[in-house]
Order: sequence, then structure tokens, then C-alpha cells
Amino acid sequence: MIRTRFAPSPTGVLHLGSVRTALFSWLYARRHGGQFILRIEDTDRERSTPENVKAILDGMQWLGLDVDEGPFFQTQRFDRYREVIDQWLAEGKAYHCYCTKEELDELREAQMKAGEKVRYDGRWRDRKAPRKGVDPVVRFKNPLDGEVVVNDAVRGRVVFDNAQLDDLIIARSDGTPTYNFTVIIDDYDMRITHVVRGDDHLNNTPRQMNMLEALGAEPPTYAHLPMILGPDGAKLSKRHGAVDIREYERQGYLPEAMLNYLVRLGWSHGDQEIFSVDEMIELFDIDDVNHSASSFNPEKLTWINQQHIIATPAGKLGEMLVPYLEQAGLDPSAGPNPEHIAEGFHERADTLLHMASSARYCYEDFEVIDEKSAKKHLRPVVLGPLKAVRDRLTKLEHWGPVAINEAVQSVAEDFDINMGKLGQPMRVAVTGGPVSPPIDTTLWLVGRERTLARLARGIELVEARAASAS
RNA sequence: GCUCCCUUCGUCUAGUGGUUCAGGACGCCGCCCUCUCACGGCGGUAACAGGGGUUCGAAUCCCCUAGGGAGUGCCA
Repeated sequence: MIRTRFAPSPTGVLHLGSVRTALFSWLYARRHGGQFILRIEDTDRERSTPENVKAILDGMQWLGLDVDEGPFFQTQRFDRYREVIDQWLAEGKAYHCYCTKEELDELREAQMKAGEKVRYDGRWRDRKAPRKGVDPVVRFKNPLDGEVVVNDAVRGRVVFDNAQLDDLIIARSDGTPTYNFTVIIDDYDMRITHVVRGDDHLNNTPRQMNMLEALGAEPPTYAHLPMILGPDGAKLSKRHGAVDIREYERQGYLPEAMLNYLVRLGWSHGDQEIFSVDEMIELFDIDDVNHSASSFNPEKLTWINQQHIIATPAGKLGEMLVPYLEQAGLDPSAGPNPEHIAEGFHERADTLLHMASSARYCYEDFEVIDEKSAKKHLRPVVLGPLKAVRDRLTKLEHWGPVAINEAVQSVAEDFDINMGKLGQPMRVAVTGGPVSPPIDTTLWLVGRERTLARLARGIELVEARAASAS
């Protein structure tokens, strides 16, 4: 049984980079009928916060990255970590180190100067006598020689010399365990078969494998994913993708669009760009993951989002739209069924929030008509057609797109003018601006009452202009 | 500094020795469709980091250089 995990640290929110890691790990488990485990790595009590835990949980839920087990919290497993540390201490696999931070700083500086790799020199490795006044840390006795081979599922074979590694701290002087140690205990206890994580951990892997060996455990398969960079090629920053993933939700991105965009960062399936979640699960494999870092491109995300909006059935889209209408300050009950908005607008909105705000005139009246559009389209020449179409619409028995279209068409024919000559003035009068869905759809959505009132107002405006011109 | 990783259009990528003077997508530009805006369609722009090898043949294999990244924390 394949078991993967996502192990974020709640020292920050869930952002694009961490979501991509979670996604690949999740996909791999789902692809192979395995299990996906969530573990919160909160051993850094200083910086971990409940808000961040919530951000992670909420984000995963929004994205649909469901877990089979967890969330587990490392802070609730301290007894287990303590147990292994004590055991290793007793077995001589780990030891107390009484070095002060000052001593360590000196050592580091000297090594830097000498052009050596900066590493702890093992000075307490065999010394037993405790030093008074210093709370010791516990260090793991890393092998002194030999090499560690990581057979990474995406990188291939990577070899590290033990001589380059040092005796890392597994418990702080206050007794709390540290990351590299807790990871291997948990991955072992939770029977993780595939560790899928960011490649910033590749360097940690040989140490972790050494500890796993000390535990008497077989290492899992590792898969180190390339990083995601900002649009500028630099590290993801607050300005770009390092924001809370829920911010994308707020802006009206679809969860499956986020996953679709993210899955294409470092992975591809031929020329295919648009994937449903089911397709991703069916097609994803670690073997097809790239080696190099990739940059986050907001324009493409937006394009993919629009593609998913277009592909989403209007019924569902309408339901999703409701909170965004509210967010845009509109009352969803004060206008057409959002499902109908979705039908009319889904090809002309790249986010749900944009869709909601561009449908504003369907839910509330506007004070003024866009001046430039009025000047251009609400001229005396359209007075006749406008009045005629108003009259025709007033008499319409059924207020629907087909009937509206017939009415508008016939007026255009009567006056022997192009649809454009009639549609655009109507659009400006009814929506207050030059952009909207096809005029029949637009009027239908705006509703009979509002349409007729606005047309009347438009006609008055034109009459006033005609009067002042003569 | 040291260790490890990476390098195809601006960006995401296809490509695993020949069918490729490198294909798709986003973006940008042009045209078409058209009642506006979109959607859609068609076309254009633009890349194998550099240098050495190996080979009949290299984006694909090897080496070097350059550039980028990660780690080097009593962070994860």
C-alpha cells in the first residue's frame, strides 16, 4: 500500500509552493490507490500558530485535497520522540553536546576561513563528563565515513559523503526534538512509503537516511520536487505567489483551476494543458516530473481559470457565484438567478469575482451612464429606433431571450439599420456602459421592468440632447 | 568557501541519438467571426547558456566553463 504525506509547518500559511508539493503527493497516492496523510510539523513552538494551522486545513479543504489520516501534530508526539532519543543515548547512537553557541560560532568562522565545509567537529562525540551550567543538546552520531546513496524518484542517483555530514542536533537544550529527527520518526511510524517534498530537502536526505538506519528502518522512496519561483525568477515572494492560497479563492479562482495550473508546473502530459482533477489522477506520475525550477505565471493561471469557468455547468457555476455577488456588494435576490448570469457571462469573465462585478447592472440600478459611450451611441438618430424597440418590448408577452431577439431584430429591419446601430445604443442605455453579453441575453438578465425604465431614461436623454442641439 | 541540485522561446513545457533549420500553451501582434466585450478560428513573434569531446549523426551521451538555486540553524 502506497502511503504519502504532506507535512507542512504552521510557521506560515499555505501558499502556491506548498500547495504544489501537497498536490503531487496527493496525486501520487490517489493515482496508485494509496493513502494520503497530513502531518502538521509544529515543533517550532515559537513560530507555529493556530491561525496558520487553520489556513492550511482550510486551504486543503477548499482545494479538495482530502486526507485519509490526520492531521497529526508533532507536538502531541513528544513522548515518542523522547523515547527514541533516550534509547539512542543509551545505545551510544546519540550523545550530549555541551557546546555553547559562542563556541559554535567560533568554529564556524574558523572553518569558513580555512575553506572547509562548515560543520560541527564532533568534539563531544566521545566526551562523557557533563559541563556545569550548560544545558546540553543531543546530537546524532552520524557515520564518519562511507557514502549515502539517495535513489531519488525524480533526481535519480545522488551520492553524499558521510565525511561532509556532521552530527546534527536532534534535541534542543530545552529537550524539544528538531525537524530532521521528528520527520524520520513520523515517516517510519506512519509507514510512509513515498516522501514527496520540495528539493530544498534533498540535502537533508542523507542525514535522515542515516538516522533511519540507526532506527533499523528501511528508507522510503524519496521524490524531490523542483521549486516554484516568482514571475521574476526569484524566490516566491509576498508580492507574488507566497500569499495565502485562500486569497485566490477570495479573488474568484476555481480550486480545480488552481490545481490544474499547479500540476503543469514541473509536470506535463504531452501537449495537454487543461486537466480535470480526475484526469490528473489518472495521468500523473512521478517519472514525468521535471528537474528544474519553474516560475509562477499569473496570466496563465488566469487563462486556465477562465477555461475551467467555461467548462463548468451553469448550474454549478451559479451556485459558486453567489458569495462573489455578495462580495461585490450585490444582493443575489435582487436580480436574475445567478445560474443565468453564469450562462451569459461565463465566456467573458476570467474569475468569479470579475463575473460578479461585471453583472452589477443586473442587480442594481446605476446613477450615470458612461459619458463617452453615451456621447457616441445615444445620439438623436437613434431616437426613432429606440422608441420603437421600447414599444415593441413593452408589448412582449413572454420576457425571454428568443422573444427579445425577435423584437430587436424586427425593429432593426423596420428602420433598415444594422444590429450594431440598435444594439449598442440599447446596451449603453440599459447597462450604462459599452460592454455586455449579446443584447437579447443582456435585456433578459436585466429584466423587463429595469430594461423598460432604463430605455425610457435613455430616450429622455437623447431627446434632451436633440433639443439642446437644435 | 564547502556539499548537492538545475540550465529548450519572456513564461510553462514537448522532445529520451536520425522522421525536428525544434512542437504545443500563456502572453504579445495581425486577420477572421461579430450588435459591444469575450469565446472561438487562422497566422505571426520567439528558445536548445557557452566551449570541448563521443558518434556517420546530438537539444538528446560525456567533460569543462558560466549562470541560477538549495543546504551549510538549538527553523522546517
